[in-house]
Amino acid sequence: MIETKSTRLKTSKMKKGGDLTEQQLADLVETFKVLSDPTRIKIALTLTNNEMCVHDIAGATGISESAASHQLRILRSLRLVKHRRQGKQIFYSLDDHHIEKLIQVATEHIAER
Amino acid sequence: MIETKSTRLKTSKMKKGGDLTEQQLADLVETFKVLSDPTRIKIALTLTNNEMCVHDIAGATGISESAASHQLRILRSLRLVKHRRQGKQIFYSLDDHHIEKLIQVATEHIAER
DNA sequence: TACACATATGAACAAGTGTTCATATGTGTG
DNA sequence: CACACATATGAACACTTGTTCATATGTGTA
Repeated sequence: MIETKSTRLKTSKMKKGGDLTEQQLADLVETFKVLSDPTRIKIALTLTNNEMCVHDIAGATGISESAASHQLRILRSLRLVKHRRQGKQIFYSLDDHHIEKLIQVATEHIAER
Repeated sequence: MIETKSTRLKTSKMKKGGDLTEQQLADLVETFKVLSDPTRIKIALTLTNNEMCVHDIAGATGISESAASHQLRILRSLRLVKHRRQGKQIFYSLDDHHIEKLIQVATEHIAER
């Protein structure tokens, strides 16, 4: 279904969907998608100012270690968390201050409803 | 599978998943989930500093009017957009500056990769 | 090397999501 | 009222996603 040029809005005010490339849009979506899961938000909050191993992350967030590992893999692939090996354990911590900022702004948002 | 108290982390540094209520967590998830869809981000960007009717929103974002209406319903239910009737048309605009802020921070984030 | 601990991975399943198509509701005009 | 325009809604479908369970990989120690 092809839409012809609208006559309802002055062309001077026309603004294409944000002038983003498809790649930028996909990256934005991916970023928000990572945070749109309760387990991953819990992990992110848990890791705020903390460096923790998988076992403790699982315990603190109330999920299995397997589930934690799967989610940490996702967070790692998007560079939201970094890891450091110390002996048998692997310690995770936040790798991006934007994450805390995003959660903070969103928290402000939900508080104003 | 019940996890016993961990001995791997000093209890003084223990921090439960962010000290949020389940409701707050659910609201946070809902907020990010709304933005984790390319169509809705396009709509949000399109509506930044613009007030537009459904037909033009559909045109600017490249989706059908039905799809736009469905998504606007979602954005409306979460108070992200507000609407104003003028004759036969309904004009939508952003209802929350936090949305622009969230997109801005996320954009900064993806730029730093 | 053999073993236990710590984490990672793969397959499979249930639950959720966004679109399309058809239809309904609401609004102004003749 | 009848009609066209603008938007909304419901059902159905394909697609994605997060968990669990079982198994594999990696690491330190005896």
